[in-house]
Amino acid sequence: MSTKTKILPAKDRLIGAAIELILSQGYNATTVDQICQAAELTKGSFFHYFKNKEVLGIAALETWGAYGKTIYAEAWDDDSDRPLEALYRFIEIMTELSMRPEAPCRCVVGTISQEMAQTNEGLRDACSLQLSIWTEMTAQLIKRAKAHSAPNKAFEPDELAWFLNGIWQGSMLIAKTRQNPQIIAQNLEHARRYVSCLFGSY
Amino acid sequence: MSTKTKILPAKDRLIGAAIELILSQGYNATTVDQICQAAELTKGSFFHYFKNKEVLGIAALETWGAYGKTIYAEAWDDDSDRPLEALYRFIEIMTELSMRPEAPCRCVVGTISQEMAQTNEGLRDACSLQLSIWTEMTAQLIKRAKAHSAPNKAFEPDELAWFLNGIWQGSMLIAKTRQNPQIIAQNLEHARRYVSCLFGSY
Amino acid sequence: MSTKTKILPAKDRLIGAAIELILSQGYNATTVDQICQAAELTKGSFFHYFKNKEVLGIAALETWGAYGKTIYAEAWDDDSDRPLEALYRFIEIMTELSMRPEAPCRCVVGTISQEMAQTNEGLRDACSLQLSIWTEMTAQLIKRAKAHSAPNKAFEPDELAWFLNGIWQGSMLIAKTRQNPQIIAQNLEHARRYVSCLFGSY
Amino acid sequence: MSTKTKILPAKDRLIGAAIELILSQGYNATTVDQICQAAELTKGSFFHYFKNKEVLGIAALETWGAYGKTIYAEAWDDDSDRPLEALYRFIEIMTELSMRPEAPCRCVVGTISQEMAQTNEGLRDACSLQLSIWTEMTAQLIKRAKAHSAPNKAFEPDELAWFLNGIWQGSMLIAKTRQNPQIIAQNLEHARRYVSCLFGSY
DNA sequence: ACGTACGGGACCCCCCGTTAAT
DNA sequence: ATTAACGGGGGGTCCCGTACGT
Repeated sequence: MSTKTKILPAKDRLIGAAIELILSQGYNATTVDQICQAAELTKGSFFHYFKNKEVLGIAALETWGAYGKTIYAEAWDDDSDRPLEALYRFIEIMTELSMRPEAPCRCVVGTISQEMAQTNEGLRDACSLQLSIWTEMTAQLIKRAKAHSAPNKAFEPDELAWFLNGIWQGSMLIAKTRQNPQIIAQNLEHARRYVSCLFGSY
Repeated sequence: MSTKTKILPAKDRLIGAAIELILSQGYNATTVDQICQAAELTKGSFFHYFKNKEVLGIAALETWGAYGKTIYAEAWDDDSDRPLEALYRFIEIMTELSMRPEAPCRCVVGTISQEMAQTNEGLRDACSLQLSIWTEMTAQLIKRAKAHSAPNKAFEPDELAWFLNGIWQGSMLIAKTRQNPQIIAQNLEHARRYVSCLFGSY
Repeated sequence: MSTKTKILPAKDRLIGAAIELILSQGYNATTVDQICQAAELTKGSFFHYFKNKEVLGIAALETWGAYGKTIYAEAWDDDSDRPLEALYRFIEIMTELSMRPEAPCRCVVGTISQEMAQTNEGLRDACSLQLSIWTEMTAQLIKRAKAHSAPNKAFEPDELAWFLNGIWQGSMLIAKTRQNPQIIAQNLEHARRYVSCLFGSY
Repeated sequence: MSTKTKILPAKDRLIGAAIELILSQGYNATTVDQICQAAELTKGSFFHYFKNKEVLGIAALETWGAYGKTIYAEAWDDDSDRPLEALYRFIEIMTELSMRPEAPCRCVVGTISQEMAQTNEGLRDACSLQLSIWTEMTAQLIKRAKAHSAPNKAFEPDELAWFLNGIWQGSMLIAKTRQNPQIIAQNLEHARRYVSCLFGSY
């Protein structure tokens, strides 16, 4: 996500710079000037590509969502005959993300959601969409696992997906505040145990 | 939380107004002028009581924490011989909060955390403290339950408390973004099931 | 004035779009981008035809002047043996213009004059020229009328022409501000009465 | 109008500076920075007194209107038994204004009207109000003259007042464009002759 | 304790104009 | 002839905080 070699087109450089800055400072604290400086462009160019900061934010959310798809692809796109393992792999991927030492585990969607959902309709809708996509992809995975491995207890795939989304976002929020990513892995482990409980292997 | 009858001392009026505004607009979007207007005071008074906006934020976080203590008291302060029931009651209290139609379920700590944790040390520390208190109180409750009702599976009370905190904050974030509080109760129900799973009654 | 069918060459489309936009928004409020959009061209083309916005403004003033010549031709170009009637017809033409319901009675010269005469020499000179041409044409008409119908009172044709120009511009200004074109016809009627007074028929 | 000695309160200094700048540059070309610099204040102060530039513009229009009242007082407030003479005196006052060598004869109302009437409702209404006040005061004067000196011809005082307003505004516009104030006095002389014609003394 | 006047700084947005390419 | 990309420079707005009264 941090390859902003000047070979990339200007628009992508702007989006990339915005994502990095938003992740490390938040949306409001990130100024258009900072983004332009990081992308090695001027404000004039910025407003050539984006009508305003909100539109850039929406583009950043979409790019972030697409980025997520590549990360989760291994689990989400799994079509093997062992979908339950893919589900556990999914949780594992998140855990791995949380333990990278180089980049703290943060989410553009969660960041912009908390800051802007109440005051900016466009950003709220874009955040809502990304959350829904994440959940839908996960729900599909859960559904496949459920169909394949008869679960121990009754549950709705959608609900479980939202539950995972919730613990994921909440954990990142807490980790950011406590400046300690360990809590994320710890919470994800409990989420995994809950999934095991539902599927009967725990 | 919304009794700001002019009988209250000015400082409390300011904090109360700040909490309401932060909950509905976020921290950055809430200006000192707005707070003063809502508290029916002028900026002169504001800076008489608070050195700057950050200090007010910290005060708001403390007031919010104290407010939480009264809400959760029924569960946290339970010293009956049925602590497990108090634990379930704790989750129930949160669920009830999420279903109030008059005030959307939001949290000053979560809001300020997400917006300011990365850029403002004082606010981050204050948020971190409130999160820790919440977790510690909850962990104590879980510990009592664990001691009384031998659980089915091994788990650390602290970890479970952080897990509950995570799902609580994450759910509020998602509810805010999707403008639908129902997700909170739904997630809390899954959290309850996980607790049941650990304690063997599920 | 509003035939901007795409058959017209690009330059004319730009001028036409500019005139319409200036009439409805003023000169400063009309941006180069708006003009390009209205003309269905891009900025590259704009600056191919016009060195800068000022040059376009000057072109618009000239086009507007030429447009005026066609409108007043019936009176200005009259070479009948009843020039006084042509003079009254001239005032009548203006009155008719002011009562068109479809297009409010406005003038590019007056608009640009008031906005730019003090800060832009090129535009001021172009405006000044158009005002002079209008007055000169009108003065010629008055001169013919004076020569033919011996007036009741002494007056200079040039002065009367400027007087008519003044009441014409001032009335359009007032009409625009009050959003009521009726004042124009009303003032023109008084102008007509003044002419009658001078020529002795009133 | 140009006494902006720093003894005046800040708000008045801002309005005074705005009037001078608007008269010499127009409304759009006058920036908040320029106004602040001329008033020896900072932008922070500006927005303490005025919510935005529009509000300052409205205040400037009101101040300008009040200023006009003092100038025309000699005629408008005349309650002698020779109101027709006051009416001629009124035209004379305008003529004198137009011939001051030190300050070109310009009008804040006319300037802002032409620039902003189409795009800014607040300014348009304020301009419209000032035009109406000017006309109403003048109409009252004409009414008194009509009642006292039986006129030669039938006419409505209101209409004549608007006619004078029109020639006054139009003449200032032309004078500004041609950079020659002489046209104003010339046109006012014709207006005087028209009044004479109506009252029968011409 | 509380209010008003004011300062200083920066943020978003926009707009005119150029350049390289087609 | 026409376009997209990009530069550079403000303009209006706003907001936190201070100084100084009362």
